Amino acid sequence: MKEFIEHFKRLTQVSEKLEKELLSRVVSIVVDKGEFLHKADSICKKTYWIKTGLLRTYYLKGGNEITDVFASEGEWITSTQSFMKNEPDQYYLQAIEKSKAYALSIDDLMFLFENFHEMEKFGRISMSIYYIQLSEKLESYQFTTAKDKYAHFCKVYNSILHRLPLGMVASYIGITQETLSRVRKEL
Amino acid sequence: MKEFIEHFKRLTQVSEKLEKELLSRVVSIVVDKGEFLHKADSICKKTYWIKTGLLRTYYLKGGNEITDVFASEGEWITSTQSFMKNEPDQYYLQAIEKSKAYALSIDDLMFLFENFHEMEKFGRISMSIYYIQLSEKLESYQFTTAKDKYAHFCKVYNSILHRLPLGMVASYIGITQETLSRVRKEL
DNA sequence: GAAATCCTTTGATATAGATCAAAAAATTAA
DNA sequence: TTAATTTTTTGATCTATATCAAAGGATTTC
Repeated sequence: MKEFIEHFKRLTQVSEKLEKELLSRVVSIVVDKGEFLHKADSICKKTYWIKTGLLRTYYLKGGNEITDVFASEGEWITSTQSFMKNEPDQYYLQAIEKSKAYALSIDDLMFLFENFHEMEKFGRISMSIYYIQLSEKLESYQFTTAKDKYAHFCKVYNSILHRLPLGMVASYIGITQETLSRVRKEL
Repeated sequence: MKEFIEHFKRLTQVSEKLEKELLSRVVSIVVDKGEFLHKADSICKKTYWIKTGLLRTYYLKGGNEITDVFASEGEWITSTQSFMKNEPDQYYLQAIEKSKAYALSIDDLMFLFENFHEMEKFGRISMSIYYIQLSEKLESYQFTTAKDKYAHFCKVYNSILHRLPLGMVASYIGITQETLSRVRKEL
């Protein structure tokens, strides 16, 4: 619980009242490897803060799984489009490893945003950081080789690289597994 | 000025006090076609809300201009990375057409975030929308043909398509001008 | 600990789109 | 309006990476 509150404090002040409200609304969950926290065509009502483990979101294209997001210890993950728009989407949220997390519902999150300016600040700054990260990923895509894309990926995901199957990494950076296998051999 | 405040009201409440603060901090500017509001290797201190006209951001890669963002009437544009991190970046912010805009400095923006919960809410929701749009763009990239990328672009930028030079569109969607020219011929 | 399943590598071939070069069209400037 | 500049199109060629197919490793499961 402590690291959870600490993680908010890195971006904003956390009053005792907010801390109490946060802790009372959050629910501990456990998922086994391969299990799902959300599936396509349904509405994702929760966002998860990972205590231990590793998860990803992906969608299907032409029968292949395209990984969209990886998240590990200390990070948030949800099926973003569904969670934010309150609509079904085409994403799956799956545990890559057995994981423990805190779940927070969209309703509780909205309550906290409405009632705590500090929480709203946390939300704004978090979204800004995610936006910048995504635009850096996009930039690493445009007019670059498979090797460059992989190099950028390694820089960003260095700490969890060895825990990710090659096929998931390949689809995340937009190349085939075969190509990634050959790129790796060269390095 | 009215549309400017209206645009905030679409995402949040705007108290009279916030409205007054906003209007007193904002500065009207005009840029001619081709002129710059920010250049690489400098810090971008302002964000712009466009009254009329059309602007873009781009960066250089191998001597080519890669367009990153287009924005027109009623939209915000800035050199995002520099503005948010308060650091120099590699982007240019340029007018595609003669444009009129309101400029808001990062310091004023931060003042408004700190002092108005409603403004913080506006920031959070705006960033969420930008994030989702960017992830949709990225999705339209992964394992798709030049034709599919262009089709997605046309859907999103339908209203300003005819005002954008082909070369800028091509670099935005990550293909060469020659390829885009051939794709267009087919449609 | 053997069988089954899943993940990664290797090889051969095909292809979408890049690159290079130059002509044609459209804008802008004088 | 003509000249100059910029943008777009067209053609020929090349290449990185996809695709298809199959073998080799590694994990999981019972």
